[in-house]
Amino acid sequence: MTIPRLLVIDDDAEMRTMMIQFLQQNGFCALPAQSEAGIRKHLQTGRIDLMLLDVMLGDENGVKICQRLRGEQDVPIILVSALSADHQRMAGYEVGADDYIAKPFNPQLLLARVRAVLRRVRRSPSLAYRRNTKLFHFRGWTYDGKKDEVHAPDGFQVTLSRRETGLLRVLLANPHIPLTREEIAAALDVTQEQDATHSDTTGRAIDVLVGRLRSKIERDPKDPEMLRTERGVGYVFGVDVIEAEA
Amino acid sequence: MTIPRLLVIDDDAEMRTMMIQFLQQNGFCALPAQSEAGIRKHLQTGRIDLMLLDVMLGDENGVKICQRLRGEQDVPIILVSALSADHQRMAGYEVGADDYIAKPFNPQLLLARVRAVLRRVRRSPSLAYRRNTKLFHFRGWTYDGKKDEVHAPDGFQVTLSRRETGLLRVLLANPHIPLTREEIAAALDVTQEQDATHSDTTGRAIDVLVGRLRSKIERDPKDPEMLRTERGVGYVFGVDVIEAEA
DNA sequence: CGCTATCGTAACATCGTGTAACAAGAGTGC
DNA sequence: GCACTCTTGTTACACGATGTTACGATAGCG
Repeated sequence: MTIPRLLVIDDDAEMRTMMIQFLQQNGFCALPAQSEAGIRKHLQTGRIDLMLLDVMLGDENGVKICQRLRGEQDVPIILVSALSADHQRMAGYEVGADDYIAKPFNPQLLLARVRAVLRRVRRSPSLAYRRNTKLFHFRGWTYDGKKDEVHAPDGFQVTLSRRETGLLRVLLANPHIPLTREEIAAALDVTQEQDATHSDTTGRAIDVLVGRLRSKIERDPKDPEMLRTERGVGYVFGVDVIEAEA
Repeated sequence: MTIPRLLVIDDDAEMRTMMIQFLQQNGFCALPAQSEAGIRKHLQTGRIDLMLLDVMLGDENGVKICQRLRGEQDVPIILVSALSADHQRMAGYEVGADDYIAKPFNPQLLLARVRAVLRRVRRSPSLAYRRNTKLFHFRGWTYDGKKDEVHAPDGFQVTLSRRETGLLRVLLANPHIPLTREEIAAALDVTQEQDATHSDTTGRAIDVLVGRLRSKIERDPKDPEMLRTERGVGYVFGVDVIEAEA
């Protein structure tokens, strides 16, 4: 494999530089970032194999950033933080972090844990390096992220609405992983900023949305092959996704 | 979704039992093992999604075991150990462990880290994780684990509900072994959350469920051949089961 | 033979999901 | 402004899956 490209996000310049130098000395390509905007820029423009994300970033919050990214991407994330209490660690794991390292840390141990995560990631060849790719194939279907169009196996073509596109994106980012309605809603609301009205007593919006997407991409919406229901839990995209360059 | 199957290896029986109970209460299938031989048996005979491997195992050594297994298999391994020095942790990561947790640990944190590793692993379609498409044969009957369909000897075919499927799976896993209602309920409730007050006198859910399954798979539900009642005990699946990969 | 614990199951209650129908914007062309 | 279309959330109803209850049947036992 090529040299792993790591993104180091920390608002403390000294810390950032130290980590980057150390990682580079140990054979990695390490790049700096300071904000969510910077992260997104890197994710869009270049391959990132793993992120080392500080939790306390001035007015931003690493945990929140991690949560938002998880809804869209599958990039491995190791949270780094001076907050080492159990509930703080658990919050990190809950939003999808792959590991959580407390500051101050032994550099050698950081290295070992980075390698452990990369080792695991490298074994999922089709999904490891998802980034700004535009084309997905699954079961003869093709999704063109640029035009938001889905092409059916027989050449028929459907157009998805914005919300349907968002749902499909979330699903593509999490194949085989059951997602609750709350998780789906949270991932979709990333684009629309904060909106804490997640009280889900009457909220059937996700169900309806799923139904609409099914009616467009499933051969038989009554007996869905791809977008399946996990009763009492939520929905799963139970199909292997193969990704290609646009 | 398939329930993750964890293997807990610890030579301290009390610790082992505690971990297994806790994991089971949190929706996992947890199985015990004590030695490398026991581990290999489990890996050969059944699917194991993750191993929690104690480092100090009497005269055996978890790190060594991890190293040997890594050379052969890709099963995710979390090392658990009272040895928490940095060099000991690093030794664990170096032999291919996915994580290293120091004893004593916060059970909730263990849970979070188990989930983090499984999350990462589950995105790899190549792993043994989804080898749940088994075929079973018994007395001319066939059970297709993928479609949840049961084919009768005469070619007739029935579809099982989720709960019925779960019951059949439990039975197929324990042929000729009488199971109490509590055992069946526990095996089925792994997906649901806690609420261990299921052993009520009024709880006839299992009986009804058995009846419904009988009405679907028994030729004469009034005189069941396969799913028999063990009066005062529970139910037995009194038929030889042949298992095959799909 | 009767007693009692246990089991089978029909009938009902409850819950989660699918979806049609409606309503409320948002955008567009005139 | 107005009419039209497209999108999206809400509501209501239907339906299937599953748990609960009640009552009759039955096995085991004295």
